[in-house]
Amino acid sequence: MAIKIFIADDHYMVVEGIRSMLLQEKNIEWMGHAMNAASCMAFLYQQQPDVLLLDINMPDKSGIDLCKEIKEKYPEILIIGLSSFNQQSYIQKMMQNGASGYVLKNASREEIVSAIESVINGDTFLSSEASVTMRENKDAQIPVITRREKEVLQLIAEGLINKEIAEKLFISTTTVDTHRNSLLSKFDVKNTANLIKLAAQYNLI
Amino acid sequence: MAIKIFIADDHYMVVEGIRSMLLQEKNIEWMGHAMNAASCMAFLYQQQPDVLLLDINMPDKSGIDLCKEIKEKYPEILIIGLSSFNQQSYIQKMMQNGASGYVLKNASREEIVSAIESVINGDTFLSSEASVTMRENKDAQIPVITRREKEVLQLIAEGLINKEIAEKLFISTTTVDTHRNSLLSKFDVKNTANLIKLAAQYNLI
DNA sequence: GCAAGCCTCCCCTTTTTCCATGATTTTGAG
DNA sequence: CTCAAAATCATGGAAAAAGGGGAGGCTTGC
Repeated sequence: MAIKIFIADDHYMVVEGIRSMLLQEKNIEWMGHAMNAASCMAFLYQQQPDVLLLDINMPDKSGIDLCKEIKEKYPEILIIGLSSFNQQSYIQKMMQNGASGYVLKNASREEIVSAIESVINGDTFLSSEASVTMRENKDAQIPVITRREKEVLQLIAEGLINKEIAEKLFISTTTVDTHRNSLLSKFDVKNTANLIKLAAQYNLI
Repeated sequence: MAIKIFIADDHYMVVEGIRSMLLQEKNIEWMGHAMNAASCMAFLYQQQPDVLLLDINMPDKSGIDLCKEIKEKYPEILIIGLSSFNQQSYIQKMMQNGASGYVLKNASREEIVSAIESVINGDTFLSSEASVTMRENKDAQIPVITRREKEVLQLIAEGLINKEIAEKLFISTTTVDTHRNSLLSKFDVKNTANLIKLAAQYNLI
């Protein structure tokens, strides 16, 4: 029985590229594609593929969040993350949210096919480059920050000073200071500049 | 006579997607593709396409720099920028370096064909979304910063304080302070946090 | 119940940044 | 060469952040 594939990616040429690459594979059935999160969900409501190739960057929603939602509603669908970025934070989050694989958009035909076959067999597939990234950065985890810390972080990035943040969040400046210190500590950095740089890299702001 | 097309993009599925989309166009001749800047230049040394689709992000060199080089050596080649990002800074730099068009990777088949036809006719083609971005942000230019300011900016982002930066660059701390102030002023921000956030958005760090 | 984690608040000292102003030397493009 | 921009250095004061404490109330899960 053919493996049913669906793809969600807002880049039409990527969709077309993968379709073209998989066309010659006999045991793969192309179900179609969606260009945004909403229409992807709408499709899944009607029918479910075996494997879903899911882009990290969608216009209406991040693929990372979407991955989580889909896995909650349709746990049997195997998801392979798809992105241009060999960025450890994305890969990590994607896997945490239930993805079975991750391939970069510079993948070859063979790599895509392998990825699909691997996840179907219950294995996890990571693009060779992606897995190298994972190994390299395995001790550079994204810090776990709390809701409040994230709010403070974002306001710091906006250029607000402690007093302004305090007024905006209806808390004391000393509290803001506490959150700030714990952010510095969790990110293991010495000052705000370094904090914001890392936060930007992790796509937290 | 058919229009000769060559594409430089490290994402194989994008190459394959475009190839598949252009296959049915009779007046387009597919010359092939390169996956990095070096092999692209090597190909151009042998033969020249009429239109070159050039990715912004290449493993060995930025498409923006490559665009400039190619236009200097082969001014007759028409270049169309290609990227996933609808980011005004990229588009602007690409056009400044001699590109004739810019399309996003979510472009449809029709859009690609239009882009190619437009630049062949001597016109400039911008993806509708890209041109909207250009108009929206025309007054939100990326600040022009000097070599030294950029160095200081990057060291600030690393978390270094003025004294450390001064030692690293063999200048006085007051000089670092001056550069720092001019950065704040050029970016029109109030503090370092905001500066670093913008710098990250503009891909300066 | 109770521990753990989160959010809240306060104090103190030191360090660093922010801002204004002015001036000299170096560099680079025309 | 020449002029403008860039890079260099300085003074000094106000504001903000960093770093170190300590502490109470609040959910949440075991």
